[in-house]
This record gives sequence, structure tokens and C-alpha cells, in this order.
Amino acid sequence: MRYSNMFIPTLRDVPADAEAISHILMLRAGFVRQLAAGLYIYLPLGWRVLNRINAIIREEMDAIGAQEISMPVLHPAEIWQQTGRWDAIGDEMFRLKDRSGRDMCLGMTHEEIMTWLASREIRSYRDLPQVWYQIQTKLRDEARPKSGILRTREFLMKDSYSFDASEEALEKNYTLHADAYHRIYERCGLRFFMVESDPGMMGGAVSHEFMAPSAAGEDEVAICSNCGYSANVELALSNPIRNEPVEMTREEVHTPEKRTILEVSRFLKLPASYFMKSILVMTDAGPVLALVRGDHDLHEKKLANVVGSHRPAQKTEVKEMLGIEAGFIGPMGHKVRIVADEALREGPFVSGANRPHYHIKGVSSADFEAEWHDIHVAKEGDLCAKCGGPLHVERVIEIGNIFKLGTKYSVPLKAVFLDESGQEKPIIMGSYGIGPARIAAAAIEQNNDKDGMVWPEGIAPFDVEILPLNVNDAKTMEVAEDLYRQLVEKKIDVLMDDREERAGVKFKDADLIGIPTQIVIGEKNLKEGLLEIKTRKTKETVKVKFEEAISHYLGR
RNA sequence: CGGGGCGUAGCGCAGCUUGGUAGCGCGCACGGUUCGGGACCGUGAAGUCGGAGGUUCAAAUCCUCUCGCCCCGACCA
Repeated sequence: MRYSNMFIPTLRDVPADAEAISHILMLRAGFVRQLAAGLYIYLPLGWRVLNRINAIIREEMDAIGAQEISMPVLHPAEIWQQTGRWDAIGDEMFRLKDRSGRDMCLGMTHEEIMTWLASREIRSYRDLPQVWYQIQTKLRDEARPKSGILRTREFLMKDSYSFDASEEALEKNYTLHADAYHRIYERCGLRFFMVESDPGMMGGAVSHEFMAPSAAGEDEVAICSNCGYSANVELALSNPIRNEPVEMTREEVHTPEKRTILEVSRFLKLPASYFMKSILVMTDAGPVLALVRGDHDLHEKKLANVVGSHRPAQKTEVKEMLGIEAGFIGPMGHKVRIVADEALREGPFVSGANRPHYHIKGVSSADFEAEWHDIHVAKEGDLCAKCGGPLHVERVIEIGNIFKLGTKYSVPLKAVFLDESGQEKPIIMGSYGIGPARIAAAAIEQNNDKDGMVWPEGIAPFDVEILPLNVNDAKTMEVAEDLYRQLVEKKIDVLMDDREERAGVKFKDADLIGIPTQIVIGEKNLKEGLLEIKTRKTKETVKVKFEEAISHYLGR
């Protein structure tokens, strides 16, 4: 491609609305433009990147025997009603009616529709296994679109679905997907982890997420460098480092107006880990007092596994149930159910004294009756629950997930088959997603410098950019055109900046766009028969004879 | 949904406190000079001041409502 024929609207200034590095660079380098909150237009360069990522995904999916198909984006409500998700999912689903008043929705994902198809077409174990995938637009009315292309309301997703006759067969497809995902992310040049993820309320199901480390991410994972344990902090198990034992005599202390752990900790000059945090939540079965250590966060989902769904109590409810205002609650002397975190087993601690403006020192687990569970969020420095090694917590972008669904969709949608003995059984399913745009964003987040993007070779919009510095110089253009022709013949994606621009402008734009290799053709070097080959990542430049440019590039 | 911030030319911003009819930089067009890291000089085009209503002789500026975009939060007592 010739630059003069391409629409690459680069920006000198940083757009005011962008915060994440990937977002800023995608706007500045002319890869995307925003239409509305969470809706993005992909310009030629951005679209080329997505297509390259999609091509890699297709190759790897095809390689594990998955078959590409395409499903509608507009769905009839009935199918979603049959699995219960029409009601289970709230405002996140775009809903509409067609002209005859029939309820419809826009697809957030395609489990229902894929399963519907399987239910009509698959009869026998001989039809199994099947793995179907598509790269299709999904629509979700996100509560809060953010970080540019990372969380949008309309996005492309590669979603595949496996249909098997047995758990063992599902396991095989699951593993095939996990392996394929590893290859895909490697080819895309990403640093990533595969971590255990929250299987959700379904229980028994297994799922993993693929996570690319980046400050722009929305999730956190806990990683043990010792044994390799890695999990989303949403479910990561960990053993907190125990407090150094201290002498603490049992006594009430006056703590006027000191309600939060931070306030009391400062007031008593004692680290937060020596405090007991008492949090009242309301469940369907009544109030529950949750206790975690002062330096820990209560893990809502871990607690939910113990007490079921719950919500935080209102201030008035706290007063009503415990007879004390929030901020001075302690675990002693209450009749409510108490769930305490394991980290509180060995005291002593400081807790609220159940008396306004007083806390009490020297509290231990002997002072109250509780059920003991891990209900805290794993944090940096905690010890691995498996091997005791130190856990490292990292912020990440979720770039894919794989999920053992079992019969969650096949049963309600009657997707069944006859096994060898003629018995009717529900198909056992898995679903597997990848967000191509998130791969692109993560690649930028992980590979950039002050001058712009630094694309990994596998997914760059072009392989090489030729920079003829003076397009009005006949010799320069002769060499540039010759190079261009040769590279195109060799099926190398090449962009030639044939614009009548000053050298500085071309350099700046080339660095911003981040194509891995730049071939610079300047008049001075040309007089000696030389041109420059520059690596974007390292900024290293080598001068080579122009007859040797191609072979040098190919052999780099 | 709760909290905060911001909407003025394509982009980045000033002007608003103290009302008097809009300006700067970049970009864009044209001419000239330049020509290896976002050139310089000159000329020029381009804005319903997010929208509606109100106050006023007069509103970008004050008041009310509304729409949009961004950020934080949506368990931590």
C-alpha cells in the first residue's frame, strides 16, 4: 500500500477523552475513532490489525478441528427465555420488538443459538463431537464502557462451542482450546497467563481465563512464582502472613469519632493487620456478621459461597440488628450468625467495643462463636495456599476465557443425542471466547514507547514501511519503487510513505504507527549506494547496500 | 445507579469570577522560502459557544431543565 492512498489520520495532540495508553495511541495513530460511548469505528490500520489477529485465530481454531460458521446477531426472545437468561440478565441485554411486536434481543453471546442449532441437527453420538466457531459482533449495553476499545458496547468476539457425548470428550476439547489459545497469544506477541476463574453460581463447572498483564486492565490475578498456582483474585486462595505476636492487655480504649480501620489504626498507632473488621450483610435468611482482618478486603463471592446472596446492610439496619452504630461493632455478644476469615484465628486483635466511640484491645477467636472460612481477597505478599510461596498480584486485561458448560444449555433447549445403547442423553458442551480488539489493545499496552506503538511482528498492520525521504528525487524513488515491488512480490505487507512530506513528519508518523521495520531511503546514503534498515522496537539502524536490502531484511 | 469532571473551529485549549456579540496554538487552503526527527514567512477559509427555556436593553458568560462524553465507585462499617 501507498501511504498517499491510505486514510491514516494521525494526531499530534492527545485527545482529551483518552486515558489508557492503548486508547491514546489508537486515536493518535489513526487506528480508530469513537462514534459514541463504547462504540468505535475501525479505520484502515486498526482494521488491518484486527484482521491479522482474526487470521491467526482462524488458523489455530481450524487446526484443532473447529469449523467456522456465522450466526445472526438478532435473536428471538423465546430461545433466551427457554434457558432462563432472558430474565436472569438485566439491562445489559439490548432488547427490542420487531414490527409485529415479537420480543427480540441483540446477541451478547451465542450459547443459546448454537445450542438451538445443535438441538435440531444432532441426533446420534455418531454426529459428535462438533466444534463450531464464529468471529461475530456481540452487543452488550455495558453499565460503564471504558478504556477505549477495552470495554465497549459492540465488539468482535471469536466464540466457539464444543458438543460432546461425554465428560472425557469435553475435557479433550477443553484442553485443545487451551493449547490453541496459548499458540494464538504467543503468535500475537503477548505476555499472558492462564488462570483459574470464577465458575460462577453454577457450581462444579470449571473455567479459566487468559490474562495479559497491563495497568489498563480491570482484573487482578494472584500468581505464585514458586508452584505456578495462578487464579483470578475473585477466587484466589491465600494464607495471609501472620502478625508478629504482641502483648495486648484486654481493655476498652476511648476512640472518639474514629470509625474506619484507617482512623483507628492511626489513632492507636497500630498496623491495620491487628484490627478486626466487622461487616454486617443481609441475606435472605437474615443478617450475617462477616469478620476480616483490618488490612484485608471482604471477598463478596467467597462469602456468597458460604451464606448465599447478600447485600451490605444499611446504616439503620446495623443499628437495629446490633444495637450499635457502624464503626464501633465488635464480634462479641451478638446473636447473629458470624462468619470469620481464617486470618483471625490467632490474635490478639482490636475490634469495635459495641459501645460508641470505644474499641477493645486483646480480642481473640475465643471471644465469639463463628464459622471459619477464607473470605478475604488475596493480596500482594500473601502466601500461596498450595505451596506457601509468596503470591504476586498483577493487574491484567482479560483476553479470553474457556468454560466447561456441561449440560446447562443442552438440557433446557433439548439438545440431546442417542448413545451407543440407544439411550437419550443431553449433549455436553463447552464455550470458549477470545476478544480480538482486546488482544490489539493489550499488545499496545505491552509494547509502546514515548514515540508510539511498537507492534509485535505477527499482528502489525504492515510488516515493513519504506520511507523515501524525498519523493522528488528520481534516484530515491527509483530505489523505493524497486524495493516496494520486490517486497510485494514476496508477499510481504509493505507500506510506502510516498507523501510529499518533510523527513521529520515521516519519521514521527512511522514511529507512531509502529510498523516493526522501517527502510529509510535518503539522498546522502544513496550516493554511497546505501539505505538504512531500522528496527522500530530498538531504534537500531543498520546501513546496507540497497541491492542487499531485501536479503538483509529477510534474514534479520 | 451514586460521586466527580468536562462540552467554545477538525484537534488541544483560553475567554465565564466582574454580561457588551469570540480568541490562541496545531491542523487545513493558497503563495514564497526551506527540505534527515512533527520547518519558516505571508494570506485565507472555518465556530448553531452541546441543546431548550428563562433573566436582561444585551448571554459563551447569570438561572432552570436537558443531552452527551470522560474518570472514580457501585462490599469494606
